[in-house]
Amino acid sequence: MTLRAVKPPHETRTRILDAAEDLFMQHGFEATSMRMLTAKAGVNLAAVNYHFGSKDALIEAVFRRRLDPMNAERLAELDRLETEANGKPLPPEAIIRAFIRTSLKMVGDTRSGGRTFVRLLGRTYTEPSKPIRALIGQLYCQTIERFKAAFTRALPQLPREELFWRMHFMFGTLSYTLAATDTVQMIAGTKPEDRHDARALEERLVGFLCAGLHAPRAENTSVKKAA
Amino acid sequence: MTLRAVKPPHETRTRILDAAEDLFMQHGFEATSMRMLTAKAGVNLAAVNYHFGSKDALIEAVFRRRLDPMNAERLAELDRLETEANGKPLPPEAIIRAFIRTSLKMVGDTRSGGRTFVRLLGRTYTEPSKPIRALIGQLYCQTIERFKAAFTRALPQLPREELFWRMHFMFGTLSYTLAATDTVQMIAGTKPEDRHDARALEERLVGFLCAGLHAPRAENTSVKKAA
DNA sequence: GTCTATAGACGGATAGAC
DNA sequence: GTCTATCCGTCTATAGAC
Repeated sequence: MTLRAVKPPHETRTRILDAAEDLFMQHGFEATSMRMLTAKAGVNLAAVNYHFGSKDALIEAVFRRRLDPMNAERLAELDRLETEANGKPLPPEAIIRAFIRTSLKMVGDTRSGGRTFVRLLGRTYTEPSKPIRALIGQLYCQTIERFKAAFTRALPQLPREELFWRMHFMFGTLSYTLAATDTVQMIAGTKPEDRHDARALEERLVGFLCAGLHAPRAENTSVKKAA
Repeated sequence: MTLRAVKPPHETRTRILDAAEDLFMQHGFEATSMRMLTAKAGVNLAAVNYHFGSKDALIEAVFRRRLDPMNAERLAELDRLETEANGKPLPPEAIIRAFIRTSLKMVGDTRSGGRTFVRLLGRTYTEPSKPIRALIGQLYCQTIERFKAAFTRALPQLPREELFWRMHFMFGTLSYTLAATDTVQMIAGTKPEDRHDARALEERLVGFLCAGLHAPRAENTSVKKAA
């Protein structure tokens, strides 16, 4: 599949990255062998090691190719909003949208594999492999810090600890929504085209996340009775 | 580790299940070999095949051992609440608590491995392997249907489609919260003991989820301008 | 029920011709 | 930069002694 009649020269790296993205998403990292991968890409078995050095290095390249631009876009959007706001804190909803829109735009991108990647990404947040989680953490930490700062200024009355938990919940909702495939159908029996409608999904998500972020605080968070 | 001086007879199965739970959580299914597993359990390499038949059958046994009682407890709690309510719809918050409390109780159970299992479970919702996702879906579908029905009666004014999406978001938040380990620290820098405090976590989660479930509906969910 | 030994397939990586 | 051939390790599963 996705085999071309004549392989475009100098695009071997790209072909490998595309095949890897797809197979990693379908089967996971461990279960995807170099033989599967190079066969799908239509390149030689030795090509991965020649171009990337190792399977692990290939995994890193797969994530960097998409994540670096995605995070750059998110940060640029946040900068733009803050410049516009002229020093005033941003509305939380705008911050949420700045973060999730980049992911959701890719959900609709079935052509160049963005949709595939974003599903892969969603599930990789909870990868068992420590090095892979570490890689993801490293690729994200700058962006997370900027959004943490933006939320902190937007919601100064919310205790920082509670805010961080709510950010955690929001990432969870997003990543699960991106990753889940069967479960959506299991719960919702939703028409497939609905899942691909980035615009509708954004409104559903923003509604849910904004409400969660603004949830009233319980008086006694940790203890219900007793001192 | 977890080696006993004298192996209790007839507990080989249990020892294997415990070791499997732990290693599957740490490394994933593919990356956990029978050799690792039997070494950790302190049993012979051939014991897994003798007692369970195959690695896949062992995976299924690991989930069944915990999930079947967990779901039974959830359904019993829902039954209890509905009997008490005497035909009236339940408050959504009570339904949410009935579902998540079973998971959260196990977060605090570091002794008998409940905490380990629940982390494994959280990440397995987005497993790449199709058979494993299918297994999880099968083990859950009854319970999901019952909770769907309870929510539908509790929120008759909410369009079913929107309700299903919000249930999906809620499962995502829960499963991610159970699964995530590093990310929590990355975002929150939270003290570890906080994560283990099931009571505090329940209040945080319930606040977030209830608010999300009750989010106001946007007038135009799918289209913002134009017809 | 438990063990050793091994079959038989497949994994990532590389050497060296072209 | 691409290919074939191959090394060598690990995998699951099983046969057969105890």
